[in-house]
Amino acid sequence: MTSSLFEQIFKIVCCIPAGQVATYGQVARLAGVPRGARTVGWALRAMPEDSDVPWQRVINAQGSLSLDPHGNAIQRALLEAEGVVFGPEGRVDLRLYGWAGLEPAEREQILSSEP
DNA sequence: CGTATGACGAGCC
DNA sequence: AGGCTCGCCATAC
Repeated sequence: MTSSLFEQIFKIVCCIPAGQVATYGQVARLAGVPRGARTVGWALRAMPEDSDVPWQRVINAQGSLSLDPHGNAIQRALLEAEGVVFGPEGRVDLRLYGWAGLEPAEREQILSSEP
């Protein structure tokens, strides 16, 4: 396909439930690249905004948004529309909204669905 | 093929 | 706490 890793990241992100968020590192880990946080950023960056991928649910490990002020505002609006509440510092409490993650079996199924 | 780039992360000062 | 540096991984040139 397009790119194995690209597709995997695509699928992983699509698995994040509305109203919850995951970190770049977490997505990278689920995609099979433990230290590929930056790669996830690259992949999402390459995705068209009108994609079906809920890219707004991917934030950094600090619970804050890493985009430029413009995209940052859009992402925040999208998340708030899903019920995610931002703290006074403009950060999301990962303890409350952080994605619990996929079950090992589910993860394996996704990763193997496209060699 | 070597260098540069980036929506990150963890460590150090 | 805040800011800076280095490491990591996959493309682009």
